[in-house]
Amino acid sequence: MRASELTLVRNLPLFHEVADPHFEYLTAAALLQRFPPHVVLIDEGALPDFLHIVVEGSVELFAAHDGRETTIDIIRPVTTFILAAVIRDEVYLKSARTLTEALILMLPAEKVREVFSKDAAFARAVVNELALRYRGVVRALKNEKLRSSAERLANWILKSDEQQGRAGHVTFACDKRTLASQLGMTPENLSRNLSLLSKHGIKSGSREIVIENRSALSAFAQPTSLIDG
Amino acid sequence: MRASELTLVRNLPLFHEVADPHFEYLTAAALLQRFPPHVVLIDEGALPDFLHIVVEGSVELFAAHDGRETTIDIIRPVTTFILAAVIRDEVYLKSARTLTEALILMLPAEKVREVFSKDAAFARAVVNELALRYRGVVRALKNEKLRSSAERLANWILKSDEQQGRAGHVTFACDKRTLASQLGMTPENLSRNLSLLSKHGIKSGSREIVIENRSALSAFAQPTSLIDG
DNA sequence: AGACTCGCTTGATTTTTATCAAGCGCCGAT
DNA sequence: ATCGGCGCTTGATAAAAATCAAGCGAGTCT
Repeated sequence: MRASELTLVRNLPLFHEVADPHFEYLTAAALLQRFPPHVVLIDEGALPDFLHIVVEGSVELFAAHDGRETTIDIIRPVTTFILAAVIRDEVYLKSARTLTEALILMLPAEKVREVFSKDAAFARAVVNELALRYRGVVRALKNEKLRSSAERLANWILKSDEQQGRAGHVTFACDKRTLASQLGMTPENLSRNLSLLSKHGIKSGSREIVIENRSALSAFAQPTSLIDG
Repeated sequence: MRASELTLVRNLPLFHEVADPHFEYLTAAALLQRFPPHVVLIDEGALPDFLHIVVEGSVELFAAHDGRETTIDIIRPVTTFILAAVIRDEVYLKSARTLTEALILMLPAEKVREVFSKDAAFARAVVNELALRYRGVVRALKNEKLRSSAERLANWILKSDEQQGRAGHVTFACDKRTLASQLGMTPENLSRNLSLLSKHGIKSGSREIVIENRSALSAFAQPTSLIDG
């Protein structure tokens, strides 16, 4: 593994305070692997062998049941995913697959649990990470149950614009099919919702969205830190 | 506070391994309070002052936004709730109110965080608790997004029957309005779904449900440990 | 260049769920 | 026992979202 990637991981809040020997112990047995797009990394129902960390690319967390499928989250660098199953040594509740080509660091689950029980600083960092993720899922649940699909889209546009520097034009990082799934709607309804939102301050092109009237969009979206973070 | 309640709390996985002086420190400043039904204990958006523990009665976690409201979970004794906000010292994302009369133990949030940073055993117990809760919310999200309202009800019946000893008859712990909210449907649809399920092995009375054909109900419900735990 | 592919859009229809509006029945109070 | 009240049920309607079915259009391949 290259030093640059190790540094990236070392700088994650999760590993920043871990004692040097413990960090070396974890990474000595780590695997750094490059995957093509659309490869399944984790199958729900399986027991965790590794703690996964996205170093490059993006990963979709999803779940399937009885023929239906739903996207739960999209993970971008540099982030761990599905920590809870690793810590509790219980089956994964979600599956994971690459969306793009991706570079994934995998730390042996057993060693993560070992360091967790020896290294108090790591244990505290795990708590913070888990608490953060917990809050993320609660937000997702509220977003789903308290908003219509058009409102979810409107808030996604506002949030993406923030992340892209409030420039007033949002570019799609993935195809619309994936975006629709992420927002909990069909591609058809994403299309309809985009044209609906043209009545609320946006203009949507094929590759980007332009925010022409932020306050109108905001009035429709009703963003709140209690859902949108 | 009475010794019997202290013992109950002490026996929670969260507090079982905490060093004696730390446990005493936490509980010395604790408040044990009895609340009438339908009292709001926590307002989403507020900063946490206490870690709450339900000792008796039941508490509903819910969230509201833009005139809509949704039940997120029902908490029964003996359990802590909304630990993540306390640990991170960030605003609550959910509100809480008593459903029945309830006895609530409240530990000062500041002291919880203090013991958390001093007591490694407590930190590890917090991780386990948070990981468990995290998985609970993921299950709730999957239940919501991968199932119809009738399927949620069918699985609720099966699960309640398990918890009541597989006797084949489930009694309602709360009124149907509350149950409907918990299952993410209107009271009208709960009623319709109950009559729908009479085609799938149940007989529903006003105070209880009888499972007449468990395998038929199960075939309709498609229960799975990846959602139902 | 022309035709093809594939992703996106648009329209029509169905399913699911919520909302509105009566009606029914159990239970307590008088 | 009878009268009200209230929670539950039932029916009719409406809204939201999924599904089915074409059509369009920006790229690519030959």
